[in-house]
Amino acid sequence: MKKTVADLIDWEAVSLQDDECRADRGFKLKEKLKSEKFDENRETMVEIMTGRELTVEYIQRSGFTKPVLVSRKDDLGLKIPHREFSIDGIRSAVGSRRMVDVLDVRTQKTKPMCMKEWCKYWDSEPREEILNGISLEFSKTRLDLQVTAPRVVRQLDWIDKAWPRHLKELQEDASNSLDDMMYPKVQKFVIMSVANSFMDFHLSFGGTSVWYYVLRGHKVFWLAPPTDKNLLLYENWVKHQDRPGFFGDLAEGACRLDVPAGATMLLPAGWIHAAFTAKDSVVFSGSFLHSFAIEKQLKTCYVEETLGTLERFKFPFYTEMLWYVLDRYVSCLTGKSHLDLPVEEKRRMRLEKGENIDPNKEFVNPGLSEEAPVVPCEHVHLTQAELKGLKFIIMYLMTRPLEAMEVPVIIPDPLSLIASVKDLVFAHMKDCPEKAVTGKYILRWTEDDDVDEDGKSKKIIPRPSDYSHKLAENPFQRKYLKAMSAKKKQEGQRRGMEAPKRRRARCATCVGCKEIDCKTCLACRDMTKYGGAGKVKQSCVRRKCEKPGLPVAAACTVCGKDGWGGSPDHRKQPGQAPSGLYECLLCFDIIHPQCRGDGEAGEFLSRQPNSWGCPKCLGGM
DNA sequence: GTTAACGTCTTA
DNA sequence: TAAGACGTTAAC
Repeated sequence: MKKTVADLIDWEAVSLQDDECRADRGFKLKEKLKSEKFDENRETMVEIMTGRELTVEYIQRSGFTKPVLVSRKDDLGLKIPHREFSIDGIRSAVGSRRMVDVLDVRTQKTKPMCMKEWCKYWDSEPREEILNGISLEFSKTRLDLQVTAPRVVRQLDWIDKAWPRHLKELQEDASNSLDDMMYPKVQKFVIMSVANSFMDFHLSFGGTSVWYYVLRGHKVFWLAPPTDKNLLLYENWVKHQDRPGFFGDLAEGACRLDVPAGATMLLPAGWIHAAFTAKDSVVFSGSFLHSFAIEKQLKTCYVEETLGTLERFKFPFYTEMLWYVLDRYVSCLTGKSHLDLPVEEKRRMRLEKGENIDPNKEFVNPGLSEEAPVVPCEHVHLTQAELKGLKFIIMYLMTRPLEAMEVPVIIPDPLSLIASVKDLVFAHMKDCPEKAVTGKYILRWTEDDDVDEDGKSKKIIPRPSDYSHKLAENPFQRKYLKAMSAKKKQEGQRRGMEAPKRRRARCATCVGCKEIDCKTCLACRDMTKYGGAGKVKQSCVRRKCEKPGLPVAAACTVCGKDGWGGSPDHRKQPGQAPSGLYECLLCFDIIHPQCRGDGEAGEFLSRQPNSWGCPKCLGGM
């Protein structure tokens, strides 16, 4: 007996939505969910694969032009929190004040909402409107370490393979404010969608490829390939929203794809897609740019340009990224980098004009000594996609007005970089496509570029010089310099992770907790029950708790169970046995020490109960 | 729902 | 740098 999505979908609710949106949409969702037309192309359009098969080699050979569905997460190299991970768990990890972009399903317009409001909406019954939490990027929050992209994504992602590592390292801010962003912060999203959410056809910004892992719920996608014809049709469809219709009916080769819980979909660059949520869903996803889809990536950018897409909906620092990619290709294939410190800083450091300092290398290997050179001794073959892509990048950059070139401040001589890329393209003109399939990505920092340790690079920040003076007119460059000097000031302390650590609660057993109010101290006198104004909001000086513990409802971020191995939401009588949960005082992760049983021992702190330095944070100390 | 008060940000 | 203000969380 085959179980289908049809069993999951609340058809009545869909019909209701169809009635409500009749005028705005010009199509019936119910019909599009059932239409067999979208089943026809699926087999030729979508690759069904296992995690093991999804390798760099596969990408090099195929170019990753078709969506990939992996139904089990085995061998994908994904790291994901436990299944019961709740919306409230997400809220507590990113902070209640964190903003989420929310899509109103009826109007297809987004509005910002804080996590507190969002949780309230999620738990409301019945839900007044259908909202879709589509955009919460959580890098640098407490959720960060619990999620990694599929291995192959981490092996290809330009953000990790081309963006200067020292800049990414400077990122502290967990919000997605462009003012504080030091790298394109788009790698880790959580998408929270209530049942019957629908997101109409759209392109992923910058033509990024996207991975989606469905933790809970069930998603239905409609996918249209990025042929020139479809992109043009899409442009026109967006421009004429007054004459609506289902884009899937206009596009050539559109198909529908179910992505059930536990499955992962990888969507290639430029695919125009829409999504329906069959039941309340939590999805982890991430956007990435890579070298085998440069053409589609840039074509998507042209579409964005034509449509006048707002800056905040675009891939951040897209053009800067292209410069870095060019430098990485030259650097990885010839050993010569065009990155250098800004002229002003070199002067301050009293360095000779000819001396080249790549701040990116300095970061990993201070003192100007060479990082093990990655220059290959034999001729390395490029894939046709890469070769064509490099040419596309040059064209893209050179055809743009001077003020929109966005050359990074650490590339002082962009024209010489362009010349090097042209040489490189020339030298690889006759490369053999078969020999280019090596399973090894050309962009790498070291010979054995380790991708399995997420974000665990050597943390050496280059000597921060004082950049206080006027400098670069370009906002990106100003920001870079500002952050460099800011980093110097804050030296060491200050939490990287934005989310507040879990607030502690009275133990109810210590001498302080058993004491009664003195009624004479400042805090007591201010209490409303003793006739005060109630502004101090502190406990009586005699009642200070000696051993404040984790709240009884705290849960392990690994297994989801509470301090006694039970379900965290269940009422329990406090305080017979001590909680088995420990909060790391460095990363504020709360776990059962045995849940991270990877051999290494943490350091328990007797001073405060349920506290330790976890092995992850203390590793190598 | 109410009450207590934690912890952080603001102010002098 | 300490005192004050107060939003928010935990417990009931």
